[in-house]
Amino acid sequence: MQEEHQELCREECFRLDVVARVRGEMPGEPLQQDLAQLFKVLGDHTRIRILNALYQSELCVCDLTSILGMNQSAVSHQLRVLRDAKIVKSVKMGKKVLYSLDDSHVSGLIQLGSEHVGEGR
Amino acid sequence: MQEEHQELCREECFRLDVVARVRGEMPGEPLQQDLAQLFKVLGDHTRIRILNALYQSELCVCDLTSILGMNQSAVSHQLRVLRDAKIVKSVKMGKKVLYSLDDSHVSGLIQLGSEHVGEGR
DNA sequence: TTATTATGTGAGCGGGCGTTCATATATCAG
DNA sequence: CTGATATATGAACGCCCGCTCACATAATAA
Repeated sequence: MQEEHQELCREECFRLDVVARVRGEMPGEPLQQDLAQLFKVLGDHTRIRILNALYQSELCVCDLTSILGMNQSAVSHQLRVLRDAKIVKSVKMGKKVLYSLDDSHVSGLIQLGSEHVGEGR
Repeated sequence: MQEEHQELCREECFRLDVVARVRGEMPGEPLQQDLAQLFKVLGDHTRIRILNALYQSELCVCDLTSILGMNQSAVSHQLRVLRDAKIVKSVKMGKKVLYSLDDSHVSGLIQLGSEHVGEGR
């Protein structure tokens, strides 16, 4: 893409054929961008606590505010981020809005990630 | 914890018993901190590209520099972040250092995450 | 209607992080 | 030894983002 490739390997890297093959088999840029964005949204302490709470039960904003012990505005802001990323979904129930995990992939990611960090102890 | 709970639900939230149960069944703070940290490390475009490359094959820094088309210092910095987070591991081979995914959890997370973002299209 | 409760949102501040640049370390060749 | 190659790292700049504050919107009650 760019022309400043002086920094690149002096053409005698490890294995040029492997590099070419890997380049060809990499996912497309939009997918990688979306994947990074997904993990970025998951990569916040407050949002992880929200997801772990919703992992147990469907909850309204008020409940979450109480469980997390932080102000409601901050919770709403993070819920918006999670909703935009299709990680949680919401249903209106009168004055309340009930939140829950969007699909099984989300709980799967939390499960798998928890296993990984749980092993390092 | 704090005393400024004026912002909290006026004790007539959705279901106080549910809130109490969820509170009790939430993972401990250190685990949630580590989980958020894991996803935060995964949540960067450059690092996702590195992991997708290593998903295909064990590679040295030089190869990665070539595949990503960016300068070697940036790649090394990100590899350090990934190594510290136990997401990749490295082996010295003479002048080169070969990097690969640390364990099956990592590839599982990439797989599951890719499925999730792939569905939204 | 007005008052109260539940949630959403825009602005702005402050801290964290990814990149670049320069340099350091390490390994091999000669 | 000297020189070249491969990788690591510290400093600094700039940008992104999570929180707080203030206010807006929505829905129910009286």
